[in-house]
Amino acid sequence: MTQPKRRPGPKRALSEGGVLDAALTLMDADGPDAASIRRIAAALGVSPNAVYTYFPDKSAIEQALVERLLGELNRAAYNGGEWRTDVEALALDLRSRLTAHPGAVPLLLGGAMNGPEALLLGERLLEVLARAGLPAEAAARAAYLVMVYVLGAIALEVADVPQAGALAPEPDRIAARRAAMAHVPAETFPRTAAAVDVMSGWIGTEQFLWGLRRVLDGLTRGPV
Amino acid sequence: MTQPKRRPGPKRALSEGGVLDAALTLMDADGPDAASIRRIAAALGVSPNAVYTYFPDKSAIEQALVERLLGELNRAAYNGGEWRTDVEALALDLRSRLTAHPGAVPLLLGGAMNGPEALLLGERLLEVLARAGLPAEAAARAAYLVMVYVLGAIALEVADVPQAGALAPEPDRIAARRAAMAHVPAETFPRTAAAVDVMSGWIGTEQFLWGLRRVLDGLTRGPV
DNA sequence: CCCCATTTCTGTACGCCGTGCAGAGTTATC
DNA sequence: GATAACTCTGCACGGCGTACAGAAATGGGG
Repeated sequence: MTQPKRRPGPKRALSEGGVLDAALTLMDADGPDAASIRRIAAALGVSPNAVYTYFPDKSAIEQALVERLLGELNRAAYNGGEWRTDVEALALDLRSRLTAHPGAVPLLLGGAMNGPEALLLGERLLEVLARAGLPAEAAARAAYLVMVYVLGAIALEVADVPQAGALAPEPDRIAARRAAMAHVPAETFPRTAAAVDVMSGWIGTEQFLWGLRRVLDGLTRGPV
Repeated sequence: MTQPKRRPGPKRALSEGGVLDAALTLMDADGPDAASIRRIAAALGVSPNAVYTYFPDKSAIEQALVERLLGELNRAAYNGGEWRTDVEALALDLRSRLTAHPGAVPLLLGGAMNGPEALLLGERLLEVLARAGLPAEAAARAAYLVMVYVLGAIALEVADVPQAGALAPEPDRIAARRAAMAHVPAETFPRTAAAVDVMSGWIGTEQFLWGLRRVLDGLTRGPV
């Protein structure tokens, strides 16, 4: 029950968590670039440099933000049943948390996957995959592969959000995608044009799960 | 043999391609942020706004840069043999071109995958996968899946380059990764710590290919 | 109880960034 | 040769991250 270890100086007007809250809110509302230090400070009613009391620089804010999102994911329960359904649940959970905050995705892929929560996520994934009966080396490689797929799918899914914060509802996004693809010239891209109808499921939960299941199939049914 | 259609006005001191060359050079030397309009102009010996004669804004430069890289990939020959080796060759080619210019990877994932060269790449991938004997719908989904894997793997691989331009040689990167992972506490992350040795192959060509083959296995050997 | 070291926040300033705008110089066409 | 089109320059604006110096607030040691 250690006290917060008060040291001299005036009471803090902000908190690390409050800064992250403000950053996330701004990002969700006006895109990733809206989470600037100056705007965060303005939203909190302090001068820009007050933020530097809580984080040494902007990259520390980004790192902490990613860690918070991954931490929430890691704290969420997963049932511990069949390993495939556990992997799917974990992947779907990560996906829904990241698509809820599209601005955070570039941070994840930009190298912020090194904190303790990222390690813990990998550990959890390893635990689940261990139950698939894979040899140790294959399990480690498999965890990385699953991570690559999940993050790649989310990144591509989030990539073509105009620049606003939150993603549109899934049916709207599918319709927009289909409309965008409707104009591909069939003479130069015959196969792509022919696939437009099929692609209605792209960038949707269904395609995400389909791909994940193919990956898991490849892990268990492939040679060696 | 249509002339370049000279219109009134002084001779152009630059060219679109020259701007892209300068941007790529700067990016490779000093990281993605070095490719600023002002620095590009300085490298070319013109005033910053001269660049706006050739591209309407910075995002157009980024888009054109991605299109150039994908165009070179699309112009490269692939043998047209067994479909698996063709997919692998295409993936390895894309990977080597992107790791040669790590700064371009965030642009790709940031939504610049909509140009004609990106479409053509998808078309080529569809053509190769058609030879795998997949039904049309599965082939379309599979092309997207392969793209997700390849881009995700490259993104994660490039993510932890400090911030310099070019990637270090592969053995150095593997050693650095291993050194970084050597300090994970075994009591909190037992499986991760135990996997450190195995992970020497991560972020390497071998792991990239291993993952790709598992994906291809999942496409052909999975149920339905 | 009071001083002082410590911490928090403010204000100013610097060097970047992308880019809008006005203008000067160059060139092909009539 | 006049004119219209085009290229490039210079200046300016607002925004960014953040270094630096200083004022106000606070708790602990004498």
